[in-house]
Parts: sequence; structure tokens; C-alpha cells
Amino acid sequence: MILKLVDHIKKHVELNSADIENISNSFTIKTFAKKGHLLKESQLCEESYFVIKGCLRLYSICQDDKEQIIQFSIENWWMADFRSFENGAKSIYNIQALEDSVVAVLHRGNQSELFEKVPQLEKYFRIIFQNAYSASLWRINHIFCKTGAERYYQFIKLFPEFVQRIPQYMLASFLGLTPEFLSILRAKKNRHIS
Amino acid sequence: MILKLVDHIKKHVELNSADIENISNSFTIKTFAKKGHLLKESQLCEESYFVIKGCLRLYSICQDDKEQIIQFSIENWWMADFRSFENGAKSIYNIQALEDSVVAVLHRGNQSELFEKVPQLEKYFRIIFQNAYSASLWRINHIFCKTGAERYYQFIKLFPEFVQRIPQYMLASFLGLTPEFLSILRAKKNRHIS
DNA sequence: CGGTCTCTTGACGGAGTTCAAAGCTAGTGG
DNA sequence: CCACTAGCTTTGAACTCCGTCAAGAGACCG
Repeated sequence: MILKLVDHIKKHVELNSADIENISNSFTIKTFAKKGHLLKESQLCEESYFVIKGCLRLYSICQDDKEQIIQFSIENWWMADFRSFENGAKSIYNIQALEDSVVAVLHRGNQSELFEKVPQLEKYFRIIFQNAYSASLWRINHIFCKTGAERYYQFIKLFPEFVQRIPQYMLASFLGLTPEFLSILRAKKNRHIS
Repeated sequence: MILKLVDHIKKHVELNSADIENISNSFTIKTFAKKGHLLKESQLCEESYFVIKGCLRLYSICQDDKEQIIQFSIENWWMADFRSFENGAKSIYNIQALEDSVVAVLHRGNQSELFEKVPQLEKYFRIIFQNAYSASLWRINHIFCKTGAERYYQFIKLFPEFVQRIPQYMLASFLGLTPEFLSILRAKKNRHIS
């Protein structure tokens, strides 16, 4: 199980067998049933998750109990409220499994010790976060420059297989649209095809 | 000059005098006049900037020559198209000085050598990017959950001194609004005060 | 001063939301 | 194996926030 994580790390930095041993000892494997929660608002985010199998979502509760989805994570992606995880602040987000999922878990308390034993992980996470940061700036640019329709078409073009895995109303939320409006877009697209 | 950068790094990791020497040798100081460009679209982002004094903006050209501002950087913030800087891809952004500015420059070619000499920098940048990533996720959440008016009021509350430094139409762009709409918001606020 | 850049004001329009109701679909239990 | 329910999607009408366009008023800089 942990091999999927080790493989992913190896794509960015070198690891010897002692490193792999240290990593294996610092992570635990957990499974979560569909709809199970990994983190709830106002809690401290004690764990950082690497998705081995399944699908997670990060979301906030805005107002009137409306859920805003910020991020999805599928296989080989990291998920946590890293602000809470790093600084010990209460989280403003929730994390939930959208499918039965298997994740590699790094506990807050184990991070600094592991990073001292395997300093390459600092580089690994530096690259992970650098990419994630770049991607989210691109996303902000996209949100402001494109219409809702354009964002939807772009998403299904870039991640066609992912659209199959999540309900439409969650995709709508992620794109910053209402389910009703996304439904209209789908109807237009279908008319064009048939 | 380079001391401001060293001080900033010291807030996150330990440095001895040899480390400081290595850092000083790897960075150069550059100045840019107001309206000068540090990066233009379709170029490779060869340099990463730490703002010692002044103010920069990162923006893209959307359509009809409209500029979308993605990010501002003032003193003690980093600025670059990190995707282009890291992977050598052509940049889709522009970086411009909004004031006469002094920056510490790390050239692409010097990065890996410097990081090998001063491995704490991997940790430093890991923390910088982790924070930046968390902040941009928060921003995406904010964009979707709040109205334009709410985003404007929040911004001037959080960064009152910053509002003085940039023209209104640039703040409007950064918030994803038109200058006209932001002007109306200001008029409402002023009526309330007087 | 004169011209360019920035901010304001107002009329109009459109992309997307809200609300309500009905149609589907899939999982669950009898 | 079918019926039932709950969750998801669709449809339509009314509405709203905010953008677009156009014009004028300041303000800043050479």
C-alpha cells in the first residue's frame, strides 16, 4: 500500500532503502467509507492524507448551510488543511470521502521527526506545494477570465474520467455554479451532439 | 540589501555565516523603475524575485487586451511564475513594477546549486509555498462564497495601507470586479461615513 | 497649461441565481 | 423481485448582481 506513496516521492527525489523504511514507519494506512469525514470544521487538522485509492473533497460551509467545494483529491494527490496542520489553527474546512477510500496518513506529531530523518522530503513537499500553488493561481485566473460555461467545458475536456466519479451538483459547486445552471449547460451540449 | 532577505529566511530556518555567505553570492540585487516589466507573456521566467522595496503585480492578458491581476507583491513577498521558473515552460503571465522597486533576484541556473549548499532553503521554500497555497485556496473559497461588495470591504479592512499604494482600477481587477462597480461601492461607503 | 490616465455617474443588458415543482435513479428493505 | 424512499437532475419563471457602454469630471505629469 505504502508503495504507491514511495513511488510518488521517488518521482521527485532519490530514496535509499533506509529512507523507505523511515517513511513506512511514519505513515499509517487508513480506510474511510463513502461519506465518512476525515476532518470537520473547527477541529484541528491533525493528519495529512495521501490518497492511495478513492476520492476526497475539501469544502467549507458558507452561509445558509451551503457547501462550497474547494478541492477534490483522487489517487496520488495530497489532501489536508495545511494551514491548520502546520500552525495548529482551527480548521475552517471539512474533508469527506466521496468513495470508499484508502489513504496514507502522516500525523502532525510525526512530521518534523520524519523530515529530519529523510530531509529529501522537504524538497519533495517544496515541489508539491510549489506546483499546487501555481495551479491554484492558474485557477483564480481562469475563474476571473472565463465564463461559467467555458469553465465547465474546459473541465470536462481536461478531466473526462473524473466527471464520471462525482455527482453533477458537486462539480457545479467546485466550478462556482449552481446545479441548475450546470444542468442547462449539459442540455445545450447534448442538443449539439444528437 | 540582501539582509532583508536573510532576515526573512531566518524567521523560518537556521542559518550560519557560511550559509549567509552562500546566499549572498547566489542572489543579485536589481532595481526596476515604475511600469518596468520583469517578465512578459510567452517568455521563460528565468528569475525569481524577493521584494526588498516597492510593489509588483502578476497579471495575464485575457481577451480584448483586458488585464487580469492575479497577485500583488510588496516588501518581503516572493514573485515569479513558478511553473515557468521550475519547468521551463513559457509563461502565460506578466510581471510589472507598480512603484520604483528593489528586488533580490535568484536566477534559475543558480537555484539547484544554492539549494545543495544550503539545504535549509528547501524547508524555507516548502513553508513559503505551503502558506501561499493555503492562502490561495482560502481566496478561491472567498471568491465563491462572498459577493463583490463583501470582498472589497474585507480587502480594505485587512490591507488598509495597501489600498493607498495602488490605483483603484487595479484593486478592482484583483478582486475580479470592474472599476465602475468598485467606484459605486466606494460611493456607498462614503455616504455612510459622512 | 494640454494631454493622458484615472475615477465617477447613469442607462441598459446579460450571465447566472433563486425558488418551486416535477421527473429520474439507485439503493434498501420487505 | 418489486415498491418505496431519498437523493440527484431537470425545467421554467422571476429576479439580481454586476458588466458594458458612453460621457464627463478630476488629477497628475511632462
